[in-house]
Parts: sequence; structure tokens; C-alpha cells
Amino acid sequence: METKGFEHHDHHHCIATSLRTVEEACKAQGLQFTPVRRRVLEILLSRHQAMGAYDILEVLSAEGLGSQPPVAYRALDFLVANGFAHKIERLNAFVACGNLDGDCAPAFLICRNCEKVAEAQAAPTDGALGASAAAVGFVIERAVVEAVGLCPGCQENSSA
Amino acid sequence: METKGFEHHDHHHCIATSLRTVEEACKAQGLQFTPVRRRVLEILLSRHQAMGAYDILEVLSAEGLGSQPPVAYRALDFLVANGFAHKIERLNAFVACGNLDGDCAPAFLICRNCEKVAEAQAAPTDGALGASAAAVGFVIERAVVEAVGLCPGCQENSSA
DNA sequence: GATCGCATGTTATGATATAACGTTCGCGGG
DNA sequence: CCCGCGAACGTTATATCATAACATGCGATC
Repeated sequence: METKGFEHHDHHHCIATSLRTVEEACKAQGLQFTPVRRRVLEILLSRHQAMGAYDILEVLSAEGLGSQPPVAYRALDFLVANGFAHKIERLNAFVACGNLDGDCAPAFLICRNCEKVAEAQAAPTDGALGASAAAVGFVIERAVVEAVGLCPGCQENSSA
Repeated sequence: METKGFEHHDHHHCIATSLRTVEEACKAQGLQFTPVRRRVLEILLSRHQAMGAYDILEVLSAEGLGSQPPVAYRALDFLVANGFAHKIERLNAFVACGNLDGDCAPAFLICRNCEKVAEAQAAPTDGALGASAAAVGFVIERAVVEAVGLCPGCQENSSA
């Protein structure tokens, strides 16, 4: 999958596809894709925008699916732990994974204006960082890469 | 400056040098390097470890330099805004900058066991991430790179 | 010597996250 | 059958991280 998120695309279709993919992945791995978990993923998929746990909780709550923070956090933990969603540390927020096929070594492009998040691929252990780490004997297990800037749409608007 | 932080080095010396460097930078830029700000930087420098704002506040408080959260946060904001310290998003914690000369495009190696933090250099806009960003027209202004893993010391201990 | 900018002190509150414990439910073994 | 177990969920309470808002002090400038 290519970097995406800022261009328009068929949301409805991509939501359905992602849900199906996750459903199958869960079945294959013996994971329980429960209603709350499913709904949280749907909510995340419905935007290419980072959502706070409490934003999600609000939606769940309105639908009678749970009203306390742990409900949202548990579902999010499940999704993150299994690679179906990611946490954006910088925003204390969450997004659906945009790359359900294959390994995810995600990197994020975060628009500081509209807060949309695009998911790119980075190979963080290559290049300068990997070299530095190797030099001091540090073993990288996971890496978080979050770039803040302006998405194409917001560049237009701010330069206008 | 090279990646460092896990090997032993002359702490006393490096603290003194960093303080002097920051002092001069402030003078040069007309910034006020006040007692609280100075002390917070000293506290950060005294460890190569991320410290939460409240950890720092505790120390300040014991010394009569302020007891309310905003005191610590304001000093930290100053240090971060001027590149004398960095925030580790993943830990909600702060470290002194290890690269006071030159531009800082910092990347961090965070030991998940001992929580020591080493600062490496990354050129995040090069490589795959830069290419992805360019492809969608995203302009990267800043990037956060945080790698989690095991430092050399903790690898020994865990394998023992 | 008035005023302004900036750092600081203080109160209060907001935002994010988790601990702890009880309940429910499906499922495999006795 | 029904018991016990494990996983998810519900709920209460609380921990942790961060900032809004307003008052105070102090030195620089006019």
C-alpha cells in the first residue's frame, strides 16, 4: 500500500475492505473480534484523522456500547496490540492501520492544521538511526516515527 | 556529537559544559536563563534518563524553587522551545538535549528496561519517509523519531 | 516614576490513562 | 449435566499528565 490519506478515495469501500480483512485475520489467529472492538475500528476507519480515546468513547456511549474509559481503552489496546490500529503518541490519539497487509513499520505524516494523519512506510532501522544504534550496541525493537507538517490541502489554504 | 548515553562518561564535565553552552546561547539570543530554568536543565542533565514533569517538580519543590505544576512545565517549555531539551512523547517525559551545537533533528533510543535515553541523529526527511511525503505533497516541518529497545547493559542482564 | 513585558506564584481544572474488582458468557473436563 | 476456567466487559475510583486563568514581582524604557 502506498502512502495515502490526503487524497480522496472511496471511504465506504475502504472501510468495508478493512473490516473484512481484520475479521479474517482475527479468525485466522483465534482472536475475538467482538462488537465493541469492531465498532471502534469502524469509528477509526470512518476518518483519516486521529481520534482521542474519549472521542471514541463518546460515540460508543451514544450507541449504548459502553460509557466508561476502560471500554474504549481496552478495545484500542486490542487493536493496537494486533496491528489493526496505531497510537499517535504526539497527539495522544489513535488511527486505524492503513496497511493491514504485510508488516507494519509505520510512520505518520500529521497535518498540524487539520490533524489528518497519513500513514507512510519507513524503515527506521535502516539509515542513520540504524547505524547509530548499531554503533552503541542498542537493539531497536520498535520505532515511532511521527512527522508534523502541512498536508497539501492546508498548504493551499494557508498560502491563500 | 555522536550518539551517546549508554557508555560511561564524565558526567560532571558534561553537565558543566552544557550549562555553559546554554548560558552563552541565551545571552546571544537575548533569552533569560533564570534560576528555575537553569536548575531544571541541571536536573535533566544529571541523568541520561527521561524525567516526568512531576519528577522534576518534586526536586524543585524540595529546594523551594516552586511547587506547582506550571512552574515545571513553563521551564520545560522554555527549554524545549529553544532546543535545550526534548520531550519524549512515548514516555511523556523530558531529556536534556545531547547535541547543543548545530541543528538538532533528534532521534531517541529508549531502553524499555532501564528507561535511559540516548540521542542519535536522524535525517528523517531523507529516505523512505521523505520520499513518501514528497509523493503526496506533504511538507515535513518537524519529526519525532523514537526507537524502543534494549540498551547494551540491559541486553546483558536480560540474557544472563 | 509610570508603564510595559516577561517571568513567576497560585488556584483550579481539564485531559489522558489505568488499577481493581465484580459480572457474564462460552467452552472443555469431570 | 454442571463445574471451573479464561476472556471480555461493566463500573467505580483514582492515578497521571497538562494547562487555563489570574495575581504578583521586577527590571527596562520612556
